[in-house]
Amino acid sequence: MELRHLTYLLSVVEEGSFTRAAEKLYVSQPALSQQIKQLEDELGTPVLDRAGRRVRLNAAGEIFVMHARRVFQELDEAKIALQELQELQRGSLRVGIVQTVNAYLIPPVVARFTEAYPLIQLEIEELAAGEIEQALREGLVQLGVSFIPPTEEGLEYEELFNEELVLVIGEKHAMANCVEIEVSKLNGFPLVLLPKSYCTRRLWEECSQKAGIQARVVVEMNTIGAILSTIRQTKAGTILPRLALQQPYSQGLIGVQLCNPTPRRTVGLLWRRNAYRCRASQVFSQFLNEVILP
Amino acid sequence: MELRHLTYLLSVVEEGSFTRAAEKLYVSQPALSQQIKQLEDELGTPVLDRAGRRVRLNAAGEIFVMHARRVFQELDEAKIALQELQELQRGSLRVGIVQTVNAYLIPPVVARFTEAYPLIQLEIEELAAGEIEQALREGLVQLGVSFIPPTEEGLEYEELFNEELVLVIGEKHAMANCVEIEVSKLNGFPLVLLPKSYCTRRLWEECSQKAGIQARVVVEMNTIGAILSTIRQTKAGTILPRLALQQPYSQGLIGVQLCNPTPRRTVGLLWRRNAYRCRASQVFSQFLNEVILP
DNA sequence: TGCAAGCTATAACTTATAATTATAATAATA
DNA sequence: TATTATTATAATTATAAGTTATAGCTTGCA
Repeated sequence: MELRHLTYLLSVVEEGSFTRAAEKLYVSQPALSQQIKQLEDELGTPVLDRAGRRVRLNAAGEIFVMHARRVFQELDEAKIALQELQELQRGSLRVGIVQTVNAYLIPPVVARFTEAYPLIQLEIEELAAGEIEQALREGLVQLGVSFIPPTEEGLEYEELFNEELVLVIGEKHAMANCVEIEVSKLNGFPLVLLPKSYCTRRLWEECSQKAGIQARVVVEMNTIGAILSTIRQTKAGTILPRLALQQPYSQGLIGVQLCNPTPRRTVGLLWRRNAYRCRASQVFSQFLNEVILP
Repeated sequence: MELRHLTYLLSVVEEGSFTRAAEKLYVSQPALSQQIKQLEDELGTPVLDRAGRRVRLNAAGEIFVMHARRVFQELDEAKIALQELQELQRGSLRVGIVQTVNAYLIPPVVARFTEAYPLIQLEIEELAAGEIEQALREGLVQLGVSFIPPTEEGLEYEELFNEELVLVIGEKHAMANCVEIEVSKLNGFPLVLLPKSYCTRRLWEECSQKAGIQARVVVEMNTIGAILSTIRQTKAGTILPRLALQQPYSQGLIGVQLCNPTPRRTVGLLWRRNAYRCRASQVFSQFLNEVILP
């Protein structure tokens, strides 16, 4: 049985005639007769009474047609639902984002998105870069905002922006007036840093190694807010992307540019290779780009 | 879109692989790929994420598959309903029956039928012969029990039995001892008869005309019970099929055979030509035959 | 009652399309 | 990096839907 059989039957019922139904369906009358016969053979019972001038449903036909109509109703509903999904009237989007970006770039994007598409279930997960890549591969998130290039295989990405890491210290710190400072000068400097599982931390490690120094890590903390609060109350500093200073917690703190080398990182969008990028994720990406490049 | 597309999609989803789904469907893998592609083209969106080793539904796919499953559920229900109809577990049967037959032959048939198939909605309508033929043509009843051959066109029939009309009189009537009586002897005989719209009455009119006599119709009554009660209390007689005397009302009455000519009538089953004779009507016919020919 | 018109079914044939085979392209695994 | 597993594509074959011609019934009208 195929939908064609149901379509044809409904048309015959509606027209009360094979000939007229065939005209409406733009097929020949014998084609229609054959298909109806096939249907009746498969159902094991006639569904139409061919009473000369008028063709009408018999008892079995009445029952079958009722269900056939529901079949098409169901398919119509499916098409409407897909349409709505296309128009972002439903569906969900899960995005994995690294802490530093999440803290100061994502709120305005989320605000715009939820206002524009209130019916989309948006889920933002703050994850470490490695967790994001893992979540993408497992399909736990559809989109990642993390550092590029990714370390794992099977992911595609697109650059969002490139930023430098700066030394963050209290504005009354002895070094607060420096325009820039060489990394090599930070040997033994007390730092409050993110754990080594964080990309930002690893970038710093790489950078300090290049400069041939060893900073003194007084404490590791895993949230930026906590680190900044600590810096504000001690002589220690921290290494963070400059944009972290846009946070509300950053009052009373300043960033000093590092050089020789200047640690930099590139943030981008990530997704699983070959995964269908749903409209919701496309729109989210677009909003993010608009916030970055005003 | 055809049901084939839905079947294939559901199979791919279930197996999580084109290759395995194709094996289960007994088609080649490329055939499957092509059909899924057709479906996606028609829906205007991909429904599957081909992520290398594993194939899975995307958001649009989840929605569509839900509806596709309901489509097959609907068709399953349709098949079950038709099955039940075939097995007389549901459905209805409307039968039009002439008074004389209804009065003494139908009750046992109805009893057997309703006991055997309690879920069938059986409707017995007592109608005049002409009304039965009309109701058959209009599809108001599926089966008729009436006199054959029918007067209207477009009806088919099958003989049930042939019976003679007799003169019914009280057992203490002067003529009660006659074995038979010639119609010509009934000139001026007082009779209580059915109205002229009834076939039995018309048969008698034809018969008396042939014999060249004119009976005296003292009163017309349209129910057999009333006629018999009247006969029991008067010197009048009536003309009815012999089987009418099997009724409970017939105590104290006897039937005298008529001859020259002997009025006879044939009772049969009637249905609309080319109409599908549903199982319920076939079973009803069978029961009726069994009651007549024990 | 017979004839003409209208409608559906059947048969033979044609066309469209689904399925197959062969093979390329791609991703996962060793 | 080679190999295996998996899906996509291209060309061909097979199937089945469609078409044309026509027969067989009904029905309506002369």
